[in-house]
Amino acid sequence: MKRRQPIAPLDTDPPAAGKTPAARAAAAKAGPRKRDNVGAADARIYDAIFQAVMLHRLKPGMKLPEPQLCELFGVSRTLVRKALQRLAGDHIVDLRPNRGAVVASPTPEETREIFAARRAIEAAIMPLVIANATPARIKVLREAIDAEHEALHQPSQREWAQRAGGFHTLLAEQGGNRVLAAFLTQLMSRCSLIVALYEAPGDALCEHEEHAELVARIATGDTAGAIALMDAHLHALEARIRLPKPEEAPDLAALLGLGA
Amino acid sequence: MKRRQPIAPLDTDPPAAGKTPAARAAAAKAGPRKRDNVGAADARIYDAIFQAVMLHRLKPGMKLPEPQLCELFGVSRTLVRKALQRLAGDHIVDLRPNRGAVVASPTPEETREIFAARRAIEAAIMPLVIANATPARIKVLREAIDAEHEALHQPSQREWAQRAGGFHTLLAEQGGNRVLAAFLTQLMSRCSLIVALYEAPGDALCEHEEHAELVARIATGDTAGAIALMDAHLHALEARIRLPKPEEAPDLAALLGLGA
DNA sequence: CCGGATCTAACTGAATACAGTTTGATGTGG
DNA sequence: CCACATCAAACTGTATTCAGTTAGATCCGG
Repeated sequence: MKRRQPIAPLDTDPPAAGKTPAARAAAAKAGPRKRDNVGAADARIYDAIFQAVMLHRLKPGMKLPEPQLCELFGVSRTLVRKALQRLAGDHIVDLRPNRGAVVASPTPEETREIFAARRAIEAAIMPLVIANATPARIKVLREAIDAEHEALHQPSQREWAQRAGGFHTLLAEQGGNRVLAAFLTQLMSRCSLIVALYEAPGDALCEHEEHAELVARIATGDTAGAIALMDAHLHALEARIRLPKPEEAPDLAALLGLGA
Repeated sequence: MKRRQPIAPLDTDPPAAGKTPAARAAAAKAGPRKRDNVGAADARIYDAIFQAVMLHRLKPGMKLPEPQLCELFGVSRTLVRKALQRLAGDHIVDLRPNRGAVVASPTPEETREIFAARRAIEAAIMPLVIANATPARIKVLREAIDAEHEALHQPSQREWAQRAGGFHTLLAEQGGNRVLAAFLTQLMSRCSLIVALYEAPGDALCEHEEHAELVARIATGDTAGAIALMDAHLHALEARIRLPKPEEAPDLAALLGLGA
């Protein structure tokens, strides 16, 4: 017999899960197909997996079997597959033909490309933020930094506040370009996978001081300075990732004792 | 009775289309489910629609009814829907709940955001291209420009060669960052929709001279110059789009004769 | 002849059914 | 005791079915 260990780390939210297909059918019989019941179930599944990945509760390589997701969310495979396909489109899961979905594992090469892309996007966002800056918005940024700083002391909140990357997301919002913001969202989710994969010394998190200094430069309208600092900030973050180096990434011959 | 005018402008490629579901079933009966027969049918559908949009054969607002796509490609709605969902994820089609898929119509606001994002991405690509530049690669770029210039004289090829934006795609490839290249691909497809929507005087195309000058700056390693020129090039392209201005974008009151 | 209610074919959304594939477990020969 | 063939449960891929919605066409009153 095959093993079937359940997926714990998912937050299934609204409709109580765990119903069997039969139970689900019975419940549905109540009214003649209630439509507005829960609506976009696939979005719930997408979000639950997305958040679980951001929080490192789902780690790279973990399997996501469709039948289990069906039970957890109380829907048919149709909607589960829809969600998984969207997640695959965003490179959060990997859909291996005939072998099911797993949480994606970015390669070292992809890692470099993702960070380079992040630097490009976030640098491009800085002038937009500065152009839109108002005292009220600067205040919002400062409060976000304080909130994250605060959250560091409550261990339970810490992961979430930091890993959601609220400050960077907030900057993208203030930039006002939703296309760039969407790109950044995707890149940040992939960064979360990278951090989970190549776990760094002391867990790779953003430096608060750099965020604060960044806001200072935004407030004074120092575009070049803000871009330079953001670039350095992201380089530092990348440097904290322990990428498997060529020497650690061992060719087969050596492992087999066939080396020089 | 409802009208059902067929979708002409699609290139269905491999397996002869137009089979009825019954005919398809019969054909499949031949062997006990041949698998490697055509394989990724959804990719074929995706590509066909993608290309048709790039060539402006499918224009914004056009409906894409699932049953017709099923007949055209000889598959069930399952795969058609899969392809449409991917296209929606890339903002090439718009999935209106209960009302079917249509080719997307970017708004003026989205247009500005898309072009701003394109400038950011393509600017970020320039230093990568320069860093990777070799005489051989420069030659490839020059040949691409020549080929596009050539194609201008064959009206049949003209559209394709120009609208596919081969030169920009080639730069993205030479940059060697596949994440940025993928972002650019998406942005270029959306630009194609924009051009189709807000048709410009003389059809908005890239200036060849600017491409040639760009290669010159790449060849001499003039990073700042290349970035600046690319930025200007894309600004010029955007300027050629006739965006509906506030005065053309008519408030209802005026149209009803209730204005001042 | 025009505007609006009514009907229904065509269509979309989601579940289910069915055909294959993978993969771990079991059994067997060396 | 281990390597390998065999088997079946669990799972994935695609088609099909069923329920509900939309929207063009028809019918009717003014």
